[in-house]
Amino acid sequence: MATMDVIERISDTVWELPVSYKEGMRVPARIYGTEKLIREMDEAVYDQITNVATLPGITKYALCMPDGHFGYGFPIGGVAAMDVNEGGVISPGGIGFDINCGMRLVTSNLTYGEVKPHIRELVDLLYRQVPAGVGSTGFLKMSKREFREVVEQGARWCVRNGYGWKEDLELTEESGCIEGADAAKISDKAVDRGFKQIGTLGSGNHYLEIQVAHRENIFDEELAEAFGISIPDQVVIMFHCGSRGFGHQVATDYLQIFLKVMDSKYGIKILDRELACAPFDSTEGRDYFAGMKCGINMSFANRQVILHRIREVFSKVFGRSAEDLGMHMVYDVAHNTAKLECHKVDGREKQLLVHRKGATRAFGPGMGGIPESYKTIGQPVIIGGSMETGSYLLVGTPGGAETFFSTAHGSGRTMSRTKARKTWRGEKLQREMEARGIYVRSTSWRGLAEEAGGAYKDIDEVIEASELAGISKRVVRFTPIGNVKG
DNA sequence: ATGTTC
Repeated sequence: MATMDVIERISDTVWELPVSYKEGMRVPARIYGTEKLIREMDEAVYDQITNVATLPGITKYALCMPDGHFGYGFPIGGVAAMDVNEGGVISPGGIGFDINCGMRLVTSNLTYGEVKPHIRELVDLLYRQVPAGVGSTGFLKMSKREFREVVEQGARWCVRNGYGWKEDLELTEESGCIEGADAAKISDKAVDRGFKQIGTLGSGNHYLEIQVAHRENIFDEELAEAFGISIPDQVVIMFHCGSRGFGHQVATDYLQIFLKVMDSKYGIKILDRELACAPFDSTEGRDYFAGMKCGINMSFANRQVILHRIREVFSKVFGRSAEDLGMHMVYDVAHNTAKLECHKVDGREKQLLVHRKGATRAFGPGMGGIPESYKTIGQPVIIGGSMETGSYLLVGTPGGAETFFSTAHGSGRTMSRTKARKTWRGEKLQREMEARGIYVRSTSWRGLAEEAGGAYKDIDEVIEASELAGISKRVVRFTPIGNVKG
């Protein structure tokens, strides 16, 4: 493979493609991963991440996390920080169509032994109460005008309306409401698609999972306890979803606008039209930033209402209140965003627009913007594996400075959905998983087959690469026992 | 990811 001949090994887990690799690169591209992950990575990822390295304002490196795979414009797993005072751009392809697709992790004080006899009942009821699948709608009835308030207020709106606890907000990135969301910057079409979608899971790789923290999978007892994982074989709930059709429409709207003005108005030439962008400091760029933040808030609200439903389901099945069941949030992380952050580059503080597309923010100890209770230990990082293997809770580290404090977000696909459909059958997979102790319900057999564990990279290898590279540190590995699949 | 090809 041609790229392997020119890629430079910086360390066991950091690999670099120099600016000489491709004409127009402003910075080198750095890919994180063990040698195995790097060798297995789709060649298209190298092409995409070096395209990203040509974008105006890109600072230090175009980065790809160990779970990187082919995506729209940017690879999924891509991180790019644009200097907004040096003509840096904002690009929807660097954020993803599913704006603020993310993960939420919730504890319980139940053990595996207590939950096991109820797992079918729990999953079946969750399947009913948290609608999944393409085009699904939620139980909340609101007007389009009210929905515009929701996308400006995020999870705060939910808690104020009885869908959650006050503490949930403190334990959500951006406290569940990113500042600067402006509903005047989103289209009626986006509102039409989104206003019935709060409290719904979606499809694809979105899921809601019941998991167990087995004693042997706790890597740091002190940190685990600080995050609320302290009972042997403790049961937790992890879920993954985003801004549904709403975020998709916001991204689509602005991609069209950017394609029109990018070259004609701003003279920006790009190698791939999927990298459509606009200067951050422009009318179009700022409008998208404010509209995209509505997508971020819609997603926080979505996960907040889903958490409310999960608490109701557990409460009904176990006949105790959610408070009594210890159903506290560990944290909520965003996977698909661009955020204005200050980072030190070559000894100087710079204001950067950090695009993270299929990458998790991983702030280290002492940094601003993380919950008070975690201030001295660092930000929790929630990484979902495939439904068959396992997931992780990690913590941000000082070494994250190398990646603008970003790390992996999941397993990362190795096989296309089409090929996965031909390799597995959903019905058979469900039976096999049940025999292995994972009860799964899905809205579609086809969708289930697409998400087979074998279609993904080895999550343990991805996590090991992230830890060896020093950009995050393992705390707990979780094993799935029940799953609602979108 | 997505009213899975406006």
